[in-house]
Amino acid sequence: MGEKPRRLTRQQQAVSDILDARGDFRSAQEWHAALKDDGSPVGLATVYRTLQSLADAGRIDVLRTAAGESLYRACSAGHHHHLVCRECGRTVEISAGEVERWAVATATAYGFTAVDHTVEIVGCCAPCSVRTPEGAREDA
Amino acid sequence: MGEKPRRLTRQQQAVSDILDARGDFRSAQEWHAALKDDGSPVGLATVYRTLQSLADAGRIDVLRTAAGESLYRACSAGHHHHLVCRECGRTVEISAGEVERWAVATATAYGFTAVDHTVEIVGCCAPCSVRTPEGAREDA
DNA sequence: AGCGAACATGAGAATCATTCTCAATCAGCG
DNA sequence: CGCTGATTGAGAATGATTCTCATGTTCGCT
Repeated sequence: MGEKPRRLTRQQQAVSDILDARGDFRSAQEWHAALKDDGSPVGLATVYRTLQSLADAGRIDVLRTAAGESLYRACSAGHHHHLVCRECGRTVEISAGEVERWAVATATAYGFTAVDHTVEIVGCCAPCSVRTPEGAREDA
Repeated sequence: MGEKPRRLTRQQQAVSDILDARGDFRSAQEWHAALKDDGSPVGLATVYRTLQSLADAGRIDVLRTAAGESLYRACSAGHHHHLVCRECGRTVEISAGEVERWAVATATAYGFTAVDHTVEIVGCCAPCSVRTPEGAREDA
């Protein structure tokens, strides 16, 4: 589950290219549509496969929406987390060595190894906060 | 999307009860099965509805598996995070005011409001680490 | 206690993202 | 240039979750 493709095909390059060209998070389906608009149609199944390979290889970012959809985006490099606006979907990339260290330390304290973590912060970005009529939100 | 039920029914109590009785994370489908075994069958649709209501009310924990399934568990109280074993599914509840503060501070720095966050740490618990033949794992 | 109306339930259909199937096609090697 | 096995893709299959809506219950009111 997650082998890197051995052969370089037009489709794989097309996917990789469009991810690089646009920098935002999109679902597999949306990338598939974008590819078609771009004049380089790629089968949906192939888009999924390629996206998965790239994600496994750590070359792209994956994000999970509340609805259970997976969003993909070109990933410059390194490990980082995201700050996502729940209204407009805008994302800010943040690095957090601090949290990184905390995660590993905590896990280790409980005897866990091969630790991996997920940190996601969602909120309302400034523009959206203004636009939104202060919904009664109950956070922790 | 997430009104608290106004009427108290046998089904809702049954769901709430079994969640309390067993303390582990299970998918809606599994709880549905457990309920049937317990002699208090509740329709699958109702299990989903009730679980959702409880989650919205903050009375139970929700966890997302890599496969996209939602897992639910009784939640004693307060906000906390989880350390999950990727092999056996064992979970350890951890409180992390530290990370909490970091999340809010970071979000605020970018002008975000109504902040919410997700922090999950997955790894191999001690027992499983021993049992597992040291798979070549690449972490951050 | 007895009614009635509104809300809750549940069986099965509907949705929808993602994965699988498998024959046709293509990349790279000799 | 011809092979051979990896890759592709259209559509079917999967599987969790949600929706539909007729029926069953709960609760307020008298």
